[in-house]
Amino acid sequence: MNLIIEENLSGEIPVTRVCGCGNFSVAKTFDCGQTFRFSPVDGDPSTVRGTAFGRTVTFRQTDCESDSFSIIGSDKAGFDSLWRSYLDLDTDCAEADSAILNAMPTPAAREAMRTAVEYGSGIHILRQDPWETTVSFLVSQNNNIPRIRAILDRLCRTCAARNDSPNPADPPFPTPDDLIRLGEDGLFRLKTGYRAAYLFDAAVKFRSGEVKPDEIRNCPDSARCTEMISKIKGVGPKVAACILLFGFHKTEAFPVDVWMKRALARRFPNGFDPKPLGKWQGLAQQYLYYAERWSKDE
DNA sequence: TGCCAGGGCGCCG
DNA sequence: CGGCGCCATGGC
Repeated sequence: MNLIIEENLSGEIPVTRVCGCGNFSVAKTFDCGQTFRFSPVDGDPSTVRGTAFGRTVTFRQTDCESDSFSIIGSDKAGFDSLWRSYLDLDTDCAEADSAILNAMPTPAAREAMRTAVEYGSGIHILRQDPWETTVSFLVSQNNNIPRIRAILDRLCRTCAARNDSPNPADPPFPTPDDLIRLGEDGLFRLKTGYRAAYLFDAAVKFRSGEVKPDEIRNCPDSARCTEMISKIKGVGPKVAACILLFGFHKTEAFPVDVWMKRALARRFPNGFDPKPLGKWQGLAQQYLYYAERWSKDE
């Protein structure tokens, strides 16, 4: 993607403006349930603030913007070294959308997919941290999004306070060692419920090397990737798919939760096989999920 | 009050 | 292998 980057360092906080980003949508990307650590500012879903990889920024897209947005709290170097990759700005939405539609086996299936593509286009699959993603989607199981956010926020704040973190208002995501120090009982007291044991097991296995993120990242076989991440207690097929998609950018993953079951049953009464979508399975899944959750019509 | 939420485990047939 | 109850919690 040929991006034009303008850096403004005149104010107290650095601002980087990104132009030529296709139809990347801040609102859709941060409201499609792939990350729980960014929140709208002043109730505006197109302006979100949060922390990733220990850096806190605000992504802002105004009403009259479609091909551009601003990053408040990052200079150009920060954009080059992190946010360009994090936001996956080098994937072309238009190319993805036509590939998804062309992969549909029948005209009826293509039409059923088209409205979801039109509704969700602009979503990017974020390149999140594998450990943070693992914790997030362990917490997500049999849970709803507001409560997932609340639990993760408590977890971050509690660990930051324990570590005497320099900026407790924007706490970083805790490490495996942080969770081990909390202990299973400490995790339970943060209202994680029966997932406390899962979170503790994940921390132990990331810490010990029984689960190796680099090995998963470098493994091209999605079945083997699923096998490796599923060593963690509480990681079943759905959570594994989310971790692979959002934490390792394995875009051939296709998570199916209760919303997706509804979406697939409604749009594809004759069944749906995601495999022909190849590397676009993950994005197509996000389109279907987002449309099912938020689209008022259809 | 019961049902639902980006499910998985253990057990049972 | 498939089905089913259970697992904490909070909003509705």
